[in-house]
Amino acid sequence: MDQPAKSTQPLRRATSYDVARAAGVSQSAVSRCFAPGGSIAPATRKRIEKVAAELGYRPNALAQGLISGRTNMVAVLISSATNLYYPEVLEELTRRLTERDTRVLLFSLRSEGEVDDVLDQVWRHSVDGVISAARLSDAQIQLFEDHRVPLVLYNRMPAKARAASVCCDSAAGETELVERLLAAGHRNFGIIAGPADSYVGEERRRAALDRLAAAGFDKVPVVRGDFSYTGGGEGLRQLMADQPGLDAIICGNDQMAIGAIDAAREHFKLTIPDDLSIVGFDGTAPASWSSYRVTSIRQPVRRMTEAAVSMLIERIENDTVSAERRLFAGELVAGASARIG
Amino acid sequence: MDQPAKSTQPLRRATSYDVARAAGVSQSAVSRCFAPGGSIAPATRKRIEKVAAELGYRPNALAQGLISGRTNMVAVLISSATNLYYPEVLEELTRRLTERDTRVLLFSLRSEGEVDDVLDQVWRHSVDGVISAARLSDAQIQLFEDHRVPLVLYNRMPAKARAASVCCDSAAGETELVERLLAAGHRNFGIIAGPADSYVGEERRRAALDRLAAAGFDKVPVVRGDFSYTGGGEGLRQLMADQPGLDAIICGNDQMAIGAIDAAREHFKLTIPDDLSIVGFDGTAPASWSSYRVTSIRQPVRRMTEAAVSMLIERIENDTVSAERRLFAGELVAGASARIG
DNA sequence: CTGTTAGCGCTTTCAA
DNA sequence: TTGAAAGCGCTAACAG
Repeated sequence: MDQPAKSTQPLRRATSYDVARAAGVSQSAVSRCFAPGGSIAPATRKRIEKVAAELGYRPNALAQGLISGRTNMVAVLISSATNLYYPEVLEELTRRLTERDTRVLLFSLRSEGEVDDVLDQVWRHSVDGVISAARLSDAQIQLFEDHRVPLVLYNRMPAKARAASVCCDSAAGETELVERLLAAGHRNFGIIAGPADSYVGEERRRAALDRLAAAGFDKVPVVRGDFSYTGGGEGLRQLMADQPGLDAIICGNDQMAIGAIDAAREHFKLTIPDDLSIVGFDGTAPASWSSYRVTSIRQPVRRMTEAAVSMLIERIENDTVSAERRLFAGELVAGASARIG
Repeated sequence: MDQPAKSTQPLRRATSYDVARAAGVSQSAVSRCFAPGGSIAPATRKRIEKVAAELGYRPNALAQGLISGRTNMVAVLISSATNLYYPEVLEELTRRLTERDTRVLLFSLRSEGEVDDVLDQVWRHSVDGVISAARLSDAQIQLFEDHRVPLVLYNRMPAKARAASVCCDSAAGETELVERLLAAGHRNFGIIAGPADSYVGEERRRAALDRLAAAGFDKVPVVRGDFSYTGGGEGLRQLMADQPGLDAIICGNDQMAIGAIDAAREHFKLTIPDDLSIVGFDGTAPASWSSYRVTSIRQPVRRMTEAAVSMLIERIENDTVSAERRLFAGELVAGASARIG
């Protein structure tokens, strides 16, 4: 009563008991009223809903989760790097999950060392499932089975462990890029690969080298970058210093391709693609900007995120679904940063 | 290799009761052992910790939250647009919150209409606080007071309601840009503003127009874009069609500035900044790429996110802290997309 | 269809 | 320092 009559501000959130009392029914009736398939008489429901609205009642998600074992929360694990390159992925994932009445608990990892701490939090919060775009060790993947928490890997593959995953086919995409470069007559290749601890980075590097080796090129210089713009520029300078006369640069992602293009133009006064062809991977938005028009492979982000979410939901609803890998083909974006055949 | 009886895999997570039983103590002793300042004898603690480790026990966050009223979860609200432009902000926020032992419940809003649904979820999950980089109405902000949930607005300002907020000083930054353009002798300005429903967009537009009016320019053409690359290009084409002879374009953000630069070069064959000066705002990474080198105002993202997080934590720990607004000055990035004085 | 009754796993008095 | 006991707000049998 010492409240300056700001209206009946409840000091405490209304509970199902408050609603029950005010509606003259039992607490479990209120519970059923808000439950998906609760059997309740239309008249009773109406009365309860009216009172609930007046009291601003909402079921407490913590209590629901505690008793039912379902929290309607999913953890999304993203490594900082991924986060910066694919904001779109995170956006899509949260949107699709939200559509399915699921909340996102976000974990952004800076280093591999943080994974164990993050998993600790994941278990504690009893999430219904996890989508991981961060690298997990086999032992860590095993923990998910132990804890019986469904897991879907995004653009990651377990080394040995079995786990559901959705990936863009890096190998096929990279192979196609190399073939198109070969068809256009390129003969002096250089590779700016991603960091060694990146799954897709290694996949792409390996695929490029394999296809080049098959074409008789087995001394292709490789440098590594960190998937960043500056990494691409530095990579290019390193390659050009070691091996002048390169005519095609294969980059681990678009960001590095863009850095390489800028360095080629600015530092070496080259014309792209006449003097030098540069290709990337991912099909991110900046890659299509007219200053770059990067020749690349576009990941089907929409379909991939949709697949990841539905695979996860499926596993949450039916915990006996077997491990499955869904591989999506990327789409060649011709662009204008490379001569391709 | 099927696991040869990988040991007693608990069918159920270990609870504090399990630990208590195995350690020969009471359940409340276990609770105290894991509580920050729980009074417990060193020997007892040791024994409990040993057993807990063996059983893989971890306190259940739901139960903790339900009884203690603290969930150690904070909701972060981001509108899709913001999300795409500032992945860095989200990364910084989650990192800093994680450092303070707080989890992030992420909500990505596509439209204003979704806000009420999102807030509903926020209340249900009993988060300790909210950081919002999405626009909230006064009525919505009022709900936070009613629910007694601390709120910090990020680059947003309430119309009338009182609320804590951290912002980059758009007006000051934009004013500085305009002054530098004036000093360099520009006389024919055009503005590509952000969408009308963006707080920072309107702030910047208004500041630019005010400063230009003060300098005697009161017929400055304004078009609107959606903060996107294509929006910038379209905006430029529109402006040039209506008013040929412009010599300076003021864009609502870097992304549109980049789009405008590309359109100016590609479509109008202009040399930037000799034929036309273009300025942006934000200081995002792509703006510094050598193809663009956008003249802009860099937001001090690190300091702003740090401020947002500490303001929120402070309000969570002490619910009587008054509303405070922290305004950060942006830093001019000279770039090379505009002649400035 | 409705109410009664047990808990979910934990924190928090309160005595001992 | 320790344990007993009382809930936090809800779901889920089970009777009626």
